[in-house]
Amino acid sequence: MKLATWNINSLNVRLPQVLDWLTANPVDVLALQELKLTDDKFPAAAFAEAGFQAQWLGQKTYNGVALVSRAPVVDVVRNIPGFVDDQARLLAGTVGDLRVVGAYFPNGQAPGTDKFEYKMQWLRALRDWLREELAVHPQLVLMGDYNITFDDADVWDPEGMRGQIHCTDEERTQLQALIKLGLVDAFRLFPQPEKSYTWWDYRMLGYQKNRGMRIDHILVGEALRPRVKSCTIDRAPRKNKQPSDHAPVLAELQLL
DNA sequence: ATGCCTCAGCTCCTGAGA
Repeated sequence: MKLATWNINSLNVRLPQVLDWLTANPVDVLALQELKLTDDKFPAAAFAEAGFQAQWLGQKTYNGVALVSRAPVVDVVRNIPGFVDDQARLLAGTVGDLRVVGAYFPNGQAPGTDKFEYKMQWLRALRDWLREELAVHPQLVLMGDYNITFDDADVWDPEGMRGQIHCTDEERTQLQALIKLGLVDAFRLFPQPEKSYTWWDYRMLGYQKNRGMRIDHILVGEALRPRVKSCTIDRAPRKNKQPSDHAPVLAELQLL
């Protein structure tokens, strides 16, 4: 059972790359973020032709998430229940014996801004809902673009980024609050290359200089920890002509 | 330096991303 998450920064632009990537990487479930299209523009037929069905939550210009899956996704939840939100950021569904949550966490811009406050409120609402969700579905996977680094190892310039967005204590405390619910960072279950990142700034030759951050994560419920066989970042799509600024993250789970 | 890229949109500039 293979899972993946990828912020594709416009599905309109990146659909051919996503389809090519799925051919090269036959995953069972792919969570997508930043579709940047409305529901009526979602290319369901193209995915169907490739053998995938999908659930999606679109939005004009910004945000937008999808779960692309070989098997049907059922009991679908759109956005965080109980949290009034006009932004399309979360999609949950059951695939086989897994509860899969795909999410595009708010960026937050900078501490002290309204967007940062929204990020904190969203994170608290996510934690409260996940606590209940985990109680019902211990076999839960939360994957997506978190827009938060765990620690210095996730940042190319930890000193320069200290206290900056994606690296603040407030954000990291909220990320640890998710861990405390009984989730584990699948990537760190395994030895990994140093300076492993999932996002690089388009500007200043960020990718070429490997000036990046690890902000896309796959967290699994403790009940799933023994089943995680691998977790990797795939930098291959960066070789494409018009790459997303994010790389996909993959995890392989042992079938029961 | 608030830009350096990239994308969407009331599109030849602006807002947002991270």
